[in-house]
Amino acid sequence: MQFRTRKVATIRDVAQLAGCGIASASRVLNRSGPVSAELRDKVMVAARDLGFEFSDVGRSLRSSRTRTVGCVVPSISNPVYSAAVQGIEDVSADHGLQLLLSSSGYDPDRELSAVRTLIAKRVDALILTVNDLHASPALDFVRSRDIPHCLLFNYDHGSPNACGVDNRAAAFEVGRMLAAYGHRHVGYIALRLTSSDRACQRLEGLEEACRNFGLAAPAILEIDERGEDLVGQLLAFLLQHPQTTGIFASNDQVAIEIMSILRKARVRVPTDISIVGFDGIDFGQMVEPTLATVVTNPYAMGRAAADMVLAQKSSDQPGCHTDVAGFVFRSGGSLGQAAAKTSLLEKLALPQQLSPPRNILQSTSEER
Amino acid sequence: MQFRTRKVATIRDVAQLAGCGIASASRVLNRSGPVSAELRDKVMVAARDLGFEFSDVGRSLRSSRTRTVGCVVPSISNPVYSAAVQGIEDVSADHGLQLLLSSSGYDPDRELSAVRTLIAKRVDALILTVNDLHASPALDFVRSRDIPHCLLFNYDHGSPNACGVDNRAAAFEVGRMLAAYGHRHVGYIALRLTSSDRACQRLEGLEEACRNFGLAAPAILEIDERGEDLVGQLLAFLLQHPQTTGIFASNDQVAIEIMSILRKARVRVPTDISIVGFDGIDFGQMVEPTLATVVTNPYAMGRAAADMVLAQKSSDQPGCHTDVAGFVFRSGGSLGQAAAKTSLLEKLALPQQLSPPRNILQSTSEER
DNA sequence: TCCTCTTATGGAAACGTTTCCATAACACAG
DNA sequence: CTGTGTTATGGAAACGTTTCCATAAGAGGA
Repeated sequence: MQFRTRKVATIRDVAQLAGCGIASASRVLNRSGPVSAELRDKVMVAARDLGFEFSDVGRSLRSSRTRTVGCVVPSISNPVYSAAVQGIEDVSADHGLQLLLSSSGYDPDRELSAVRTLIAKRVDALILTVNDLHASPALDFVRSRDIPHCLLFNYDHGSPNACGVDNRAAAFEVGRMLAAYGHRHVGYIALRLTSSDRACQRLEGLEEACRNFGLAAPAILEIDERGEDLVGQLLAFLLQHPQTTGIFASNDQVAIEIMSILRKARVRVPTDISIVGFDGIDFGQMVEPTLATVVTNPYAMGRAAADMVLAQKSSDQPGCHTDVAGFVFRSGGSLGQAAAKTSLLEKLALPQQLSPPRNILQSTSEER
Repeated sequence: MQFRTRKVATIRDVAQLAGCGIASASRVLNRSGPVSAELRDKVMVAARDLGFEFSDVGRSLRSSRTRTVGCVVPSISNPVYSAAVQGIEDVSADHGLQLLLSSSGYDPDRELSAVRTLIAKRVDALILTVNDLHASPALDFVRSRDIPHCLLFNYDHGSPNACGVDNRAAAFEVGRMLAAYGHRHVGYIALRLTSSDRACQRLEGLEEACRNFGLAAPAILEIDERGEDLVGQLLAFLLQHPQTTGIFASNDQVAIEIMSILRKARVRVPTDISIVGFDGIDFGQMVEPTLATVVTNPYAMGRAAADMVLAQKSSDQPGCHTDVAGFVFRSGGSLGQAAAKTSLLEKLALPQQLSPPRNILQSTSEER
């Protein structure tokens, strides 16, 4: 047995079997236009017997609409993006649209090629998260054609067609809270700091808060995407900046992993050091201590982005709107008063025997 | 300004601008067949000037291949499925295929309608996770047409074209380990026990282990998809089955949430009660105590499923193969010796003041 | 009886490709 | 000079729809 040995039935086959013209068959199957009762029956029977199913590719060619929305995100397995994709899919499905999904792996080249492919597939709308809003060939390409589109997670003041949180404002809030708890020396630990505009904006917000509230400029640790030897990097960083009493992690996964490492190193959170995350994933509420973080709602952002492109599509007008998503700072057990005199140094100076941890950041990369 | 005010250029436009026939333009742009150097240049210039991009819908119509693979999963935001989707996408992208993704929300009707739509879109292959392998209209529909396809996560002995772990065997192993640690009365806590074949199979495996190793039949708690009042349900369950010393949760998220609730109820894990999860998500390693669980590799399973359908596609033969994915039981701090005499009862009988927890299981459902 | 109006039906064009085939130009061997 | 290739090119069909238009049949009014 081979595939496609029996060609799939077309409307022409149905018409032939029913002994009528194609136009009539189409009218019956689409319930458009008048048909006699007997012809209707014959066509229905023929369609059933042949297992006829319309070909959307024929329809799309004719109608020049594919009923498809394209989406490019850096990673599907990252829970923040997958929640957003779920939001996009839910809204799309409600409107009878299918989701054509690509992941770019945080690579601008793959971003561009994904966008080209999606445009070649003639998606009706496009939602994308680019690495850097201000330097994205993919985004330029999209903008050069008049397709309903919307950025997701990429937000910048005054930038149109976007849907995301104000990372600077949110990170500023984090800095403000750290300051309120008496922290004077804070650190910022980020993944992909150089390439991701989100990680950058969060740093900028934190830095501004530090200036505003009289904190020292934050010490910065950019960790490896592969997550290799995060333990070593983290301990070295802390030894190098022993006055640090608070750490802002660029997202909750990093924050939780840091807490896990610190626990094994017998560093107490928040007594010895405070941790604040970003995103507000549910696991943050289930660890001990609970994670202080900025709570965002990626699912809602995905929905909003989908709503936005659908509005553009139906109004035939390129949206110039930016939907800035809300956020809430959620306090938690991981944020406490700054230690008057940090005892980190002594603790860390002791010889540690840490088992090499299985790193959450490897989860995607190690397997591909 | 309106969309589509300037129609997108077709190869006919390119040919016209270059002053040649369509066939020649096609030859140039596809590097197929012979063309003179000068004509090549003219065509290339015309294509660039017009911003020409091939339409895959025209191509698909002509070639009757869409270079697209369809995928239906219960939920995109569930980390297990999103990891698998990432695997599928990675493999597909390597082969120049795009991913058309739908989520069914664990609803057999939506499963079916998603599959119909994907088939109407003429996907070249189909990968799907159905709610119940043995009662799935969607699966029947797929099987009635000769399309390369593969089940993902749905596994049953002797069932063809599938890719998943042997849930019964894995759950049996969990039961074996619980028995080895001296547990005699265990509980099974599951989400969607009645509808999901995975949750059922895991129960069956556990039950068989209980029979085999002389344990009492497991007490069962099916928790609500909405996760409402999990605290109350859990505590009532434990009060009702006070001899229970070990709990097998149908997945790690449930397990971790249970651990979090127990911690707040001052029940010690594993001293008072042991917990075992399923899936092996990374967060299990970051909580305290670490979660004992069955480690699976959904990313690899996604890749395997994609490989399987691609093999069918290229060999033009419907695969009759089942790729049973491996699993590893990973011990962890949450699994310990059964308490000789459980002190659960006294603890739970005390009036508890638990803050109503934010439930991880709500994460998807509350927002849609 | 003839004309008009409605209802039912089918032919054919168009959507954007690819590819088969025919043609034209030209070189070269006989 | 004719016949035989080779190379470059374009016309046109086909893929599966939808829809415009024409036609045919019948009903009803003059």
